[in-house]
Amino acid sequence: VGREPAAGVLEGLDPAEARRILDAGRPRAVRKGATIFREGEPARAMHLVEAGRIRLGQVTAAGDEVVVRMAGPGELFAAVAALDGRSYPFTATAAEPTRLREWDLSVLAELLRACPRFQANVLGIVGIHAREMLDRFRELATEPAPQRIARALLRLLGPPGPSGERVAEGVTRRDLAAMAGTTLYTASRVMAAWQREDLVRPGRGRVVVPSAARLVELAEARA
Amino acid sequence: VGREPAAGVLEGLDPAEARRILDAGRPRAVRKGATIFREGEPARAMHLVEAGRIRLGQVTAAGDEVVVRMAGPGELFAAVAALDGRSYPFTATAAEPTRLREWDLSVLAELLRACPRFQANVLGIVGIHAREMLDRFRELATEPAPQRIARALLRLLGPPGPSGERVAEGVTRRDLAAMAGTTLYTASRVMAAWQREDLVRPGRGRVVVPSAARLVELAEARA
DNA sequence: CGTCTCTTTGAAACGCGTCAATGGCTGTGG
DNA sequence: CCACAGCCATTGACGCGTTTCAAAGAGACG
Repeated sequence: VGREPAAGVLEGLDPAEARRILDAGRPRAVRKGATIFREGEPARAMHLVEAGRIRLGQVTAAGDEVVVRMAGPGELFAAVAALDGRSYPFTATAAEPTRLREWDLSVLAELLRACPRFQANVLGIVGIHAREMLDRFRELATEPAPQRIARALLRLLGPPGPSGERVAEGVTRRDLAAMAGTTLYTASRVMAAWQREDLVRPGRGRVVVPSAARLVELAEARA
Repeated sequence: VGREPAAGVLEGLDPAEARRILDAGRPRAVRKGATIFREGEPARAMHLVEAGRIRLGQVTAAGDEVVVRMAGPGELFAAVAALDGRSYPFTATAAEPTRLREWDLSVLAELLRACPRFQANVLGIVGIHAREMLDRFRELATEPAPQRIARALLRLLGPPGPSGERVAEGVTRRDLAAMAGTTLYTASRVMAAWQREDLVRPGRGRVVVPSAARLVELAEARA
């Protein structure tokens, strides 16, 4: 199953209409660590990341954290909550300084109705996210921890730099663990082992991957 | 998070319109074990269970099975695939003789456009399913196997009978394991242990639960 | 320069998966 | 009608992957 480059919400719209839709949304800037909304709150809006990174997570009654997804530039979040008007299913916090654009429920409903292509785009993105959750569910149920950590890391990597290396910036061992459904300790050990094999160059709050290809092999091994 | 009684797709529609929508769908009967569609196939339709039970599952490259959801009477499946027109994200097979109603993509698009309430209902159901996957993801990442098996069992139980007992019919240990993300063996052992505590009365392909309350306690314990 | 977060590493315990073998129930066909 | 095949279930033994607990080091930030 190939990963698609998160098709933009404005894909295929003519520039004027795209402009109109963007302008209907409210811009918002948040500091690192700021909370956009909390799990259980009634949905107010659909949110788009313009720059920065948002961490979508749940906290269990026992205090364990689970990261549902990290949303980067161009990515939508809480689209389902906005579409069905119920409550937010996770808590959103800024992993770094972030610019957002937010469409309030009533405004959104109007835009979706007026612009079929926009509606199709939003539904397409909802579909991508639903499929991704299904994949991660299966991975969590069937794959060992190191493999899941490889997948989590791949999902967090930025674009390749000049030397072909890719970096996951602002990602702690705790973050990796919370995405992979394991513990901080296991994540640390796995990174240490990979470092010895020269698969990664881990640092404090960052991971440098010289060649993602070997990581992909690891993630997709069907041992 | 309370579980809602899977709001029907036709909820809130006046009878005439409900009739019209139903008639636009194609009825279909399948034998036990029959495959409705396979993971990866291009989506053809949105499907509704009228009677019977459909098993929505994925199979890993290594051959392990994961059950994404069991869809019972009144429940919709593959709604997301039908909305975004891409491929089915799981394989659907009949767990028992089943009657379905299916709306082809083009027909569905027309109905959704013509009837806002119907569209809202479908989106609401998509939302419920998305939230449920999120919940199960968190449970899988943080809870021990017996607790997940308790949750799986609760999700599979039928309505309470005259004596207040509830039964999961046509559910094997393998099914329970595939829903809980564990193995057939662990499921068997857990059932045996619960039987000793008189929590369940397991049988071949069925599980009788005298009092679901104690199971709920087990499922929600935050120890 | 102290505090806080992030990280590493060891040692021990344990849950659960894995393997193997056995027995029972069901439906089918000779 | 009985025997066989096939699926479902049970149970023990074993081992390994991971979590858990504890302690200490290192980089970042005010």
